Amino acid sequence: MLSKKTKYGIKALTFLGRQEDNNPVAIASISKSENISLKFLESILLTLRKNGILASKKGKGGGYYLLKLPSEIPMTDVMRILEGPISMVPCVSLNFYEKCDDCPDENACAVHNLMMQVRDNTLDVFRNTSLADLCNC
Amino acid sequence: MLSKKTKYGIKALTFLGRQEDNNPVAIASISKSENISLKFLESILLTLRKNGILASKKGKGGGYYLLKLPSEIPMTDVMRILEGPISMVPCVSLNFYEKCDDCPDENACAVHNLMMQVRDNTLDVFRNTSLADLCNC
DNA sequence: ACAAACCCTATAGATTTAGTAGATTAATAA
DNA sequence: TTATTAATCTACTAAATCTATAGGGTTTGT
Repeated sequence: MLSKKTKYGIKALTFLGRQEDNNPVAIASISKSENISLKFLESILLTLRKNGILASKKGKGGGYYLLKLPSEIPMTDVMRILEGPISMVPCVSLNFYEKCDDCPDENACAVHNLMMQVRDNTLDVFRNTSLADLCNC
Repeated sequence: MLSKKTKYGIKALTFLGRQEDNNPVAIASISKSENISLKFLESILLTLRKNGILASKKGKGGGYYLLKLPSEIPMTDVMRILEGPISMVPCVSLNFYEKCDDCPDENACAVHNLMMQVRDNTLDVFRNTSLADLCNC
C-alpha cells in the first residue's frame, strides 16, 4: 500500500507543477487546496527539499517551489525518496538491496523470481512518467 | 513491501507444489525446509485453507495439501488472499475498491492515474503466472 | 495414546500519521 | 531602525495500526 506520505507528496508536487510561474507557494496554500494536514505536509515537503526536488524560501512571501522543470523530474526519483524501494522485496531491489536471511539460494527462490518481474514492470511505469505527465491530467 | 506472511505463504505453496504426490505434508516439515516460524506458518496455512487454496487432514499422517493442480492456481488469487489488494491505492483497486476522502475527482487525480498504470502492469504479471511457474525455478 | 491440525489470546516492536510547541528567518510597515 | 507578521524549520510526543511471532489449550483422526 502506498503511504499517505507518498500520496500527499505527489499531490503537492503536482500542485506546484501546475502553477503558471515558479514562485514560492506557502505550505498552507497547498494544504488547503489538496486537503492535506498542514504539519504532515510540512515534513513531507522538507524531505523533498532535502532530496533536491524542491527549494524553499523563508519569511513573508516565502514557500516552496520546484528546483527543476516538471518534465525533468522522473517519478522513480519521487517514489524512492518518499516511499523507499520500488521493489516489493529487498532481495530484488536495485537501490536498497538486502539479502534474505531465510533464503539459501536467491536464484532458486520462487518469490525472488516473481518479484523481479513485478519490479521490472513497475519500474518501467515510473521511468516513463515524469511529474509533467502527472500535471496534465 | 511484501509482508513476510505473503512471502512465507508463497514459499510454502511452492514447496507443496513441488511434492511428487499430493499427500498431506505436516506444517513442521514445511517450517523446517523453508525456515519459517512454525506458529506463524500455521496461521498462514489456515487462511490459505479457508480461502480454498489448501485442504488439510488432521491426525497422524495429516498435514496440508493443494486443492488444485499448481497450474490451476493463478498468483492473483494467492496475492489477494495473503497480501490483500494488488493496487497500491484503494481507489484503483478492482476487488477492494474504496473512495479517497481527500479527493474530489478521481479522474483528475495524478496519483490515481499513475497507480492505474502500475496496477495494470502488476496484474499482468500475476495473471500470467501460476503456482506451477513458480515451482519450476 | 498419539500426532496432527485447529483456535484463541497476547505482545513486543515497528511504522504510519499525525499533533504540539517553539525557534528561526525574512519581508514589510511604522 | 524597530516592530510586526508571515513563513519555514526543528524537535518532541502520541495514538493507531500492522507485523511477526509465542503460548497454550482443543479437537479430530489413526
